[in-house]
Amino acid sequence: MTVNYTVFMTNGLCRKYTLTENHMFTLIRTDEKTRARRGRLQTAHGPVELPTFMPVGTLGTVKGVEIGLLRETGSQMILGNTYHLSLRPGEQVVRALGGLHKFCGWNGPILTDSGGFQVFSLAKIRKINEHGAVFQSHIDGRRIELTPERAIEIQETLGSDIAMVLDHLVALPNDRDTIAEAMQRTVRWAKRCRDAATLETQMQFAIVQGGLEPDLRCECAAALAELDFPGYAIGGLSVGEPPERMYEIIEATTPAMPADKPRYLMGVGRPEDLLEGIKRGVDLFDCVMPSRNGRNAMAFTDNGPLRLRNAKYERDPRPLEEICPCPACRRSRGYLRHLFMAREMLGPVLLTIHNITYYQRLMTRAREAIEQGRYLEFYTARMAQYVSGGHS
RNA sequence: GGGAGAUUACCCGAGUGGCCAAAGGGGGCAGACUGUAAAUCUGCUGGCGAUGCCUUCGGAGGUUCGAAUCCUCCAUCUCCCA
Repeated sequence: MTVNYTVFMTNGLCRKYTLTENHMFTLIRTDEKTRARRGRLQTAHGPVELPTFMPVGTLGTVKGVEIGLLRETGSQMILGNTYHLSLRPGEQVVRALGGLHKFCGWNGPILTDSGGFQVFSLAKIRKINEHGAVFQSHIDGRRIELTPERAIEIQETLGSDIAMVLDHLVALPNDRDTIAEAMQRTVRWAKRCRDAATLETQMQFAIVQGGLEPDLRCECAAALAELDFPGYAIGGLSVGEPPERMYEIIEATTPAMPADKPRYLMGVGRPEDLLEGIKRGVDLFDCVMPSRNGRNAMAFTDNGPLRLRNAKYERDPRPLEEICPCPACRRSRGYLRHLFMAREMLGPVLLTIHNITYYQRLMTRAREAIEQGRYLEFYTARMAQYVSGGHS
């Protein structure tokens, strides 16, 4: 089903769009001093208020967090992974159990990553060519082929709301020819993904590559824009380059991405990275950081991260944050430290919940700030406190 | 009362003449983690004015160029025989 709708731009102009009902992106407000955007994305499983952060649930679970508790963190949309779920339990098993939403108990929107990042991160056990990538399964060593068409087939079988196209990342820094080649292949693969689509309830996001080369980034964004995807991502960043370089690339890339489509910065990042991204016009983020670092005893707060295994928290009676409503913050830092020192599983669980709650509170405050036209002030105050408050 | 064996750093434990400030594990301390092969990984863990010096292997003394390692005595613990 398709619908016509109108977006009222903050500059007073109107633009009309025709998209399927589940693919609507609405710009609610655009910040005047920065490129921050307050938007809304309609998916087959409900709306997503933007900007937002998506916790990573690679295998159909955000590790350690029961889905009801995950909902209480304020998360709107979560991630799943093509490569991992196709290996185990297999996408047909997921479908037989009612699709990814029913399978994992999350009835909100789900975005699935294409496996493009695994093509990169599992480089030692895969080979890649124009046709696609061939993996040696990290589980049993058997041969797995992942092509653009196969990536979409898996994601459609899983039944996610947003499917990512298969892309080609390269390590950074890298030479320009290698980056350009991977970028061009990413565009060709994006077209193959689009052409392979059969599921109306699923929208595809294309991924902008181009390493740390601003012109290649823009070239890629423009080429993908012609293919008219419902959303666009910036990929291949936060792979070891300094944060400033990443910001520069975001800065250079977002203007080349369609303003009337959601923009997703893949795999990013720390709280300050999210604020930097929003400032430059990014709408969606995902990152393992709140969950993985939470499992590893790091708690994110407005005053910067706390390493809870540190001895200074042994007798600290304070909660991680006074104003945080999460279950971890109903206990003392000393207790949480004890859980980690004793290797109790509740420690990683509670800190994961806290960190995701923190990220979502940050996003909620960012959305409010944009709505009220004071994002720059919010950004400035937050960044200052991350730096100055790092010793609580 | 007699016999055998033990005692090593915060804990357990290897080492039986120089390559030993002493393996390994635990514990502890610190750091890392950015589209999750990660409830993981990496350092450090006697002291110091530190490419070296000082003090340490139950205690005291001895043998030796040199001792955690060999000898003597003492202390403590374990097992066996009365």
